[in-house]
Amino acid sequence: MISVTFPDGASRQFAPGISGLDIAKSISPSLANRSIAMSVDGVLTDLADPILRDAKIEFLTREDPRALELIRHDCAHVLAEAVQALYPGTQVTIGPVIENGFYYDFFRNEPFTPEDFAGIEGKMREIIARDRPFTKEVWSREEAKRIFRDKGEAFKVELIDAIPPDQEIKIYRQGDWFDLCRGPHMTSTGKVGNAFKLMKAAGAYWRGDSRNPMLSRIYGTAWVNGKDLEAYLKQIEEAERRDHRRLARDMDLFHFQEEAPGAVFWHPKGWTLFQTLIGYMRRRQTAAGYLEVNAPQILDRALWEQSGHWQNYHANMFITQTEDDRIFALKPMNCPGHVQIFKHGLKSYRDLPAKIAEFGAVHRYEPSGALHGLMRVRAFTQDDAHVFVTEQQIRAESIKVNDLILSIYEDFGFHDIVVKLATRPDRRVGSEELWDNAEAALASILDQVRQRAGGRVKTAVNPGEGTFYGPKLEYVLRDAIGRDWQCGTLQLDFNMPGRLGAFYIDEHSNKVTPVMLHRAMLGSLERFTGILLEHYAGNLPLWLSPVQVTVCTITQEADDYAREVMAAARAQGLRVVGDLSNEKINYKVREHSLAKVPVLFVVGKKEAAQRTVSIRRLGSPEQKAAALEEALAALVEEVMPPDARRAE
RNA sequence: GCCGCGGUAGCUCAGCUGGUAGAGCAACGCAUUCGUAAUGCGUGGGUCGGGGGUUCGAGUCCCUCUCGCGGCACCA
Repeated sequence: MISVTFPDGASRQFAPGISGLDIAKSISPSLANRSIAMSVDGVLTDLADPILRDAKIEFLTREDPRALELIRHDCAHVLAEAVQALYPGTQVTIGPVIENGFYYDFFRNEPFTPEDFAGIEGKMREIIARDRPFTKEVWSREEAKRIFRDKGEAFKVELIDAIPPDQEIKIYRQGDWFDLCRGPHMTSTGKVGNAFKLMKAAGAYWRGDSRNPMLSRIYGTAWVNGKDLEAYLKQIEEAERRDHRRLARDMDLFHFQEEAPGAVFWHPKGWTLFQTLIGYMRRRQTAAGYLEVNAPQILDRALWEQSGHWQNYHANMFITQTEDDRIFALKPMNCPGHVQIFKHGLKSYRDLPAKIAEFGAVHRYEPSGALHGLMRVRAFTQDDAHVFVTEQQIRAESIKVNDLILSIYEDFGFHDIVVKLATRPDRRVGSEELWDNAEAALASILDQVRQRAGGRVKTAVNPGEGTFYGPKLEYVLRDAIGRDWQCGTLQLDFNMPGRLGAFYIDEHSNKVTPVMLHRAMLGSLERFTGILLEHYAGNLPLWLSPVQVTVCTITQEADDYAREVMAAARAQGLRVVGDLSNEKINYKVREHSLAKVPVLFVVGKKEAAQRTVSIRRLGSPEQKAAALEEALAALVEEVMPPDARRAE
């Protein structure tokens, strides 16, 4: 007999090999009915699986949070069956669960389009209504390959070959249709329910490799009930409302046009925001001991060959050729330039750490399909810096960089941070020993980062994602609607200084190659601007708002006073504009609210007479009257950037 | 770069199976001087993304380039 323990701590004896379903039945028929799968010692399995030894068992109903994954997975299988029923000759490949849903990749000469969705969804509903049980079979490797080969499923045969020899080949049937799958599944197709929707069609490479054939992917979403589905669709709409490209139009911040793909045309308001960001970052890093520089935009090919960028990234660089046939490249990175500045003049160990910073404009010829608003551009500005250190200084300086980055994120309203250690990639320069040392050093720094943050910051490892010259820490922040953005980076580089001939003189008069820390805090300032806009849904904090106050008149009789108010506000350093147009106040309030102006001063005859303003804040219909001087004083206090506020 | 979809007035979009362009908002003009999310009337505005082809005739069909959108791949 085996002993089965239930969540309430009770345990009972059963014959070995009894199925979960039979155990559920022995407890109560309704439990057996409602259960769609079970957890055995914390692992989700089919309800029909036999229990062979002592175990902790928990039955899952459809409403269990853990069931959502099964609903989505089963829904993917239903999708695949529906597609093969409607489009014979289509091959199936894989169909995993992803965040908020699932997808299934098919191989078909003619890819699927959203127009196919209605038909497919209809067929899916039929399959779900049929409510056929999911049943598992274990096949021999040879038999499985033969059957899938006979069905013309070449991709499945490849998948079977990739399954490690010690693992079983599991097949799940749902009626006449079956698929290779590691499971688990719910008890029947009917459990999928009707809260699903096919979302989009897209191409995707077989096994994620661009050398492989392109498959046709269908994305779907599935939920426990219609209410959750509706909520999810609402959430997508909300994300669309926050789209920085849309906000840019509403707020008149920037635009793109065909002649400069992937490069921003900043409008006055957008540029104000951008410069406000730079101003803040400049103050923060100057206070932290960085020295700002500016290195050339265009540098000779030879330098890029020396740095290794030419070999590794030639295809992604903008190259120019001049009349005399010299070949130059627009800088894709700032580090070689900064190394030149470091090398200029003999450096002593007393000069280290040397912190060289630049708001460096870089150009990268990104693949056309990668471009995406401000989030992925070909010309951007990095808040870049290179800290030249001795080996002994690596740790302390890295921690300083870390603390600065985290403090800055806090100021921008990001509190949910993950720091990841990205280790050596396949394509790299430098010896294994250098990499061993560099990774070990960063791993230990990561450890300290976690300890210092006291649970406020999570850490993780990102294998193989380091740069070609060194491992890095990646700073990932989570925005207001739960999306993750990798912004900051701290790269430990034992290679580049040596390659570019940088050295310092140590205390024994020896030439020593320094170690270089590459660091960016916000990363691409263009991209960070986009992230900020979406994080705040355009409602930027006052200190960042390009227009902080708009003065709106009610009648022309208030024009003179409005001009006076504007002048007074401007004199106090506020970013103010006026709307003296011949429009009703309703119209003006609407216009400037849509343009996300945080503060409206409304002035009419009454205000002019009393020297007051009527204040309306973005997002609230409330009106507050205040004396002009008081209103301005309060705003001046409020628009102060976080660092200035701390310094007070 | 790859797969799919798209580009019509400043913006959002309509234009069926080919018969030489339309709405709302915006802009401009006039009237209105108004109290917190769209005042009324009027006027102007488009080589339908570029090029080529089919056709008596192309915004509409075909090819191609380009840009954008959704994914994939890439992201020093």
